Amino acid sequence: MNISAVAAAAGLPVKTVRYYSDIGLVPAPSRSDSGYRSYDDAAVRKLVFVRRAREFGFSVGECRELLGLYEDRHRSSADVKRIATRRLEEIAGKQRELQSLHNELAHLVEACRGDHRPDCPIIDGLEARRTAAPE
Amino acid sequence: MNISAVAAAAGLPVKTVRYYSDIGLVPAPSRSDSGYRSYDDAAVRKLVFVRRAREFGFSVGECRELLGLYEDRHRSSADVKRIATRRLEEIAGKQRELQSLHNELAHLVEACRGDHRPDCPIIDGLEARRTAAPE
DNA sequence: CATAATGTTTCCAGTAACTGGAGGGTCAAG
DNA sequence: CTTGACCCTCCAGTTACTGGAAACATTATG
Repeated sequence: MNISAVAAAAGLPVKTVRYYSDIGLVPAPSRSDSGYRSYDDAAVRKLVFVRRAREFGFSVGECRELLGLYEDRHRSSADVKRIATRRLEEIAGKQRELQSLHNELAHLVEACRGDHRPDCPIIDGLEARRTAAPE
Repeated sequence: MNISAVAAAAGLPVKTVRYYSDIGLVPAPSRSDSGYRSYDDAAVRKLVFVRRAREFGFSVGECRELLGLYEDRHRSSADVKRIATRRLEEIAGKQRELQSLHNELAHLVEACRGDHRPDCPIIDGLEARRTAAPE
């Protein structure tokens, strides 16, 4: 599987796949006789995982850790669970924030229904709900 | 309202607030006699919005556009609606992807319940569902 | 088989969006 | 009137790519 195929499969630019291999985020792929990188399906799965995690603000370092959960069979499962659980909480937080963002924008769309209003009431909406800190 | 107060209120580092003012993402704040930046509540609301949008991968340029939806009262409401609706679709997509990420990690946590298993079945899970491209 | 287009390589430079630090002015408390 | 926290500007460094040049490999076409 050449780099462009794996990039397409993972939904990443070729450059980025090469970069991830270079920095060792995914294992260095084997090389063809002529030096072409050759990836397997496992690499695709890892790259998809990384793409998603990156899209939600996990740093490359954090992605490395998360991938480590897959890789390191020697690590204690309790460790895995602890790390993954912490990340799950973060994701849940992100889901709530994303929902807020969605609501704000949806409110904007609702309120400005295509007719010509003098101003959009979204700012009031923001003010009312604030950041909605659930504490 | 000094910069550290507004930064705390918006959940952003002071440096970042200054940076956003510098690049004109939020309007340049008024200055005290001694040159201190002085922000108002509207700035806080905008910064909170930007923080959230940035956390979900909207670029600064896109944030600028989204904030423009608030600001530009002269823009036609149809325009506002068109742009916001497109963003809403993106957010919905992000929500689905975030859910996948959550499921993958949750699966990992479920499977490795703290006991000592030889390997984690998460990769199989990933293989089964693939990227679930809805097309 | 020649050649052109496309794909791949390395390397190096540039970008986006911060982030840290130096050097220095300001303000409020003691 | 000094001490410490806060603020300023400016500039350099970082993260995570991203674009481009020069050169080799593979594939499609005449």
